[in-house]
Amino acid sequence: MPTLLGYAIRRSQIAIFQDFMRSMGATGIRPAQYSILTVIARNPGLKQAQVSDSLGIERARLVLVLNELEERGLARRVLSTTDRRSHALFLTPEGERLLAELDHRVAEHEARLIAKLGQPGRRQLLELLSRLQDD
Amino acid sequence: MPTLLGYAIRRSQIAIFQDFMRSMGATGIRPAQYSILTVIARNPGLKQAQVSDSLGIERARLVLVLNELEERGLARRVLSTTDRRSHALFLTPEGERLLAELDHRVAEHEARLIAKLGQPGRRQLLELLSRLQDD
DNA sequence: TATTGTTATACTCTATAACTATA
DNA sequence: TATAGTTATAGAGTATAACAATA
Repeated sequence: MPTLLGYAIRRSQIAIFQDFMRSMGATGIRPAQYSILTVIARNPGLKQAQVSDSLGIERARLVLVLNELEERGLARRVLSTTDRRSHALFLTPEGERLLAELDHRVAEHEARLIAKLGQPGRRQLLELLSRLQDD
Repeated sequence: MPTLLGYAIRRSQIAIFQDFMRSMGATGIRPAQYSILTVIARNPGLKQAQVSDSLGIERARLVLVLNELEERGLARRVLSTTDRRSHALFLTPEGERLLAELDHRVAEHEARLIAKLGQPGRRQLLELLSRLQDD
């Protein structure tokens, strides 16, 4: 294949995804689940629509992932008192505990990637990727 | 979200994919289909297993995509004379014609990305991405 | 025995549309 | 009317397993 940027990025993403899943081990937590847990932990009480917007996940899709997270006892929906259409989202104590462990696993995963790039390479890569998303 | 490499790459890939699909316009050709057409055009007579390997597409998945490409009259399977288990793959004249148009559209797509990075930035990005796939 | 292509199944993710209950 | 969450559906991609034909 020619050196198309889209192709190179897709192949890299597959490699990173596979390392991520190995890092998560028996937890079986996928990238989308991890990002949702992280956003809720940093912004307790967030509404589903806000999580959808900030992560670029369709709100219909978010419903299903939140169902899984609730069934696993990691997050919970609380009816908002101010706007009864919406749900405020929180982690359970078990969710907080698991997220701390996931953060540790993700840090190791990220360290493996940084070992391949070097710290300057990592910064450069993030800078170049951010340019692709401009305008 | 923190500046995780996997997250940044995923977001960039989504942006690139959307520009790619806009570039393909009414042809509706997806990245996987384009990559398959390209590989066949450059290596006429290739077997399905070789296409699977070189593009990292599951052979069961390739069967379905090739069915689509054959139904659209873009590619054809020819029974191999040397190994009757396998199919030799070729583009039809219509496939060759469409691919030439797709190459033009993809070149414009790529030029838009390069405009955001600069040529040195593009080379740097490809180099950094290739490091992520090592070992 | 192993490989090529095929069929089938299950799951994840994206994209839409339509519905309900609230505002 | 518009918005928040939900349900449902269809398509794309990934991952497996099993099968027939052939090597």
